[in-house]
Amino acid sequence: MSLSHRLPPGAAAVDPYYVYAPRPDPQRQGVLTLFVAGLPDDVKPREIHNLFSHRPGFDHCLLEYTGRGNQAVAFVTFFTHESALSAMTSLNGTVFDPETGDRLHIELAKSTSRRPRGGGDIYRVIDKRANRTEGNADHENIGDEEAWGEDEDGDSDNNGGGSDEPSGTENENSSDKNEFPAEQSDQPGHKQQNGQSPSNDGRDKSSSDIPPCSTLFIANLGHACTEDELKEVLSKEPGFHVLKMRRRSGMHVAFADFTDIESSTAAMNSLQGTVLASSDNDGLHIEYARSKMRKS
DNA sequence: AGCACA
Repeated sequence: MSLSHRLPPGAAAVDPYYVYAPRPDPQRQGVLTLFVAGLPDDVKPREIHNLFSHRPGFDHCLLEYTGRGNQAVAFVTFFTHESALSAMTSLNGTVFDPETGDRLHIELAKSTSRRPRGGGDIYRVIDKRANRTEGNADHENIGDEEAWGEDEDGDSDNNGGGSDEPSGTENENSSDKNEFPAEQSDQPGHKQQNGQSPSNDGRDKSSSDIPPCSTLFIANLGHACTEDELKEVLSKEPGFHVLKMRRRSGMHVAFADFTDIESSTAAMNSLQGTVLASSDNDGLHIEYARSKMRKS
């Protein structure tokens, strides 16, 4: 059907990593926009449009070249929450560029994108790159951060201001293809440790080239991971003090502070790779933080 | 791979 589903020989046809838990994130219910990461830096707006526009319930999309990490993200908006979820579950994990094998990471966005005013431009683009080598830089400043309505307040009247919202096309088949996975164990006791004994007090260079630090950087958290869930696991580690979670380019990361480098090192060694109940991917990825957490 | 808080 779609060329985006064609996988190179030898690649797994179905990637279980991207089967999302059926339990919906209550904070994101009603959001009509998908957040799409894992795009190559030379992605074109047309490619995003081609991939999503024939999905049932598609409304509009926005491509942003972030100034960071040479990567692009997209915000794709649907007419209904259900059609957004349906597109997410069927396209998540798609190999976008067979040459690199990189897969799309799709999740619900923080909030619904604002509908483009006027509806003139088909392809909305924000380009924050310093060196714009691409030819489509002519779309540049079309509203900066406002373009997808990210409010720190998380107010519910984000899109309430748009009185010109056309609602005529709203009920084109939104739930004709509910292909959600049936069940998945999400009991809180489901986490699995990797069996390291805490007697490993010595410094370890398992954290690449970042110098040891009493604060740990924790990544690869599932989209549904909560601060409480992570805190419960960390609390069992000697010397644990404070946890702070943040969201960066759509992914959760966390910082955990310990009394000293010895305890942070031991905690990193024992928790590395831990699979939480909320994981939608491999286990935790833990490194020393680049700087120590500020003393409260 | 993604590293904030002041």
